[in-house]
Amino acid sequence: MPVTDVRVFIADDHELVRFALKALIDDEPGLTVVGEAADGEDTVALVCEAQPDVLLLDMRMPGLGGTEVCRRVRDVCEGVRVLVLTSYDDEEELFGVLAAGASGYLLKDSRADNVAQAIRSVADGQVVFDDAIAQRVIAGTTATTDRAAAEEYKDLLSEREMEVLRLMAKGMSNKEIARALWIGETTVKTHVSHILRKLDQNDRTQAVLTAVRAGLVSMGGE
Amino acid sequence: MPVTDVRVFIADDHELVRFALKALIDDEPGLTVVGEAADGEDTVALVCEAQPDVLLLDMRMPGLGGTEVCRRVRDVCEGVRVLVLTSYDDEEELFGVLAAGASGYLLKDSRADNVAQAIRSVADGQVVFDDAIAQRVIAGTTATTDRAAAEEYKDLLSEREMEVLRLMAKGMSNKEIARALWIGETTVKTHVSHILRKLDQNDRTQAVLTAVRAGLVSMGGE
DNA sequence: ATGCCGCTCATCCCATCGGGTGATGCCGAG
DNA sequence: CTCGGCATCACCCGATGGGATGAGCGGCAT
Repeated sequence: MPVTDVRVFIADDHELVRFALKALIDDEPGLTVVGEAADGEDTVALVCEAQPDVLLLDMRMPGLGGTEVCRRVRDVCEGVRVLVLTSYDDEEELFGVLAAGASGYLLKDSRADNVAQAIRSVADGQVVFDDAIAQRVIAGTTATTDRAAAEEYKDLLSEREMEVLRLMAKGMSNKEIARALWIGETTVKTHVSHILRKLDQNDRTQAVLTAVRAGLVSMGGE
Repeated sequence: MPVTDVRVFIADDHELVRFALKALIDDEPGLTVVGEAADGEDTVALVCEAQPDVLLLDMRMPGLGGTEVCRRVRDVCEGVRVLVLTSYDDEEELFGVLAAGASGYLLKDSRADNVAQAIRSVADGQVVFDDAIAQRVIAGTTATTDRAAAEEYKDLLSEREMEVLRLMAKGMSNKEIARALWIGETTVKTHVSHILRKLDQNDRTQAVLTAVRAGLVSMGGE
């Protein structure tokens, strides 16, 4: 049990949300609201003075974006841990803000006591995700791949087509693929055409992207 | 606040650790220990009867490995959430057990109240990591992406070029991008040319792939 | 053996792509 | 003020990509 209350700073552009959170948190034993802000600049400016343990941060606010606010806050006040509270989940933003140093990512439709719980965990030096979010993070670590789609496409493409697709995913041109496989460029074009039809895509860029997403091939690093 | 206590099952091969955890948890308001086991087989066998909300699982136990225990428990008892408590952190094991359905991963050198906190969070449907662990998980999510490269490229591309790049990553043609951004196709071509030069790539496919790898953009799913 | 399918290739055609050159207007740094 | 970066566009050009058609060859199945 912490000796002193956990100091919480609220950043949200909606008056109503701030009010609700304030009530919720101040009601909670061991938690105290020590400040609030309604936009990104204010948040960055005020957080340092308030010296909270946890910054409860809305992603969408006028001025700076949530990710940028997170980054700046982490830059200027080492000790502050950022718990993102957002209303919808944008995958890109999720990873962005995590990389920017956030310690948690909750959806606003979380039950109220979840929020209090999460604040405590974050203050304790842990990292908390909403369950739905966590699935994505873990899925992301395990693979960017979509197993279902992979199964679906797996039998669709012939062996040779898969070979060609793999080389396409390395960014090779038809001519290069032809040389690599010791076949004519025309043949490669035929294969590519079939791949495009089978994957229902209009050009090689789209085809490679969907193939990578489906886990058919991996992105060709050097 | 849960109406009934959170039911906790302890799985650890060290008598002393079980004793300490039991004391710690039973002391904690809202948490109750409903069973314990000292090896993997016992854990799998006993957990279902005990019907805990949270299984506190040591990774290293005689018999089954922690990952396997986690997988089996998740297979047979849907409702049980697994909180891994381990003494050393092995990266591979971490991802393995997460993929096996664990809801959290703490190091044993966590402060005592951290554990209680984490149990509550996990019971609340959240996912909790120790801070040190979380760094790795986040690094893992960015595994597809290369932070260093991202930093390197970040300032290289102008705002407009980034917009174009994002649309390229959705598989759009120059013409489509032009319409989307309300600019001429020629302009798009100019931007694309600059992007190719700056990323040192020969065609849009390669450019998109390296951009995705670098984490500059995400793969454009529907 | 007849047909289907995968792999191979050729030829023709046109849209798209990417490069190059040059031009305009804007804006901020030196 | 000038220089350079950015965003916008036009024109020309060669290379590439993708579609369509047709065709020969080798398996494999009914």
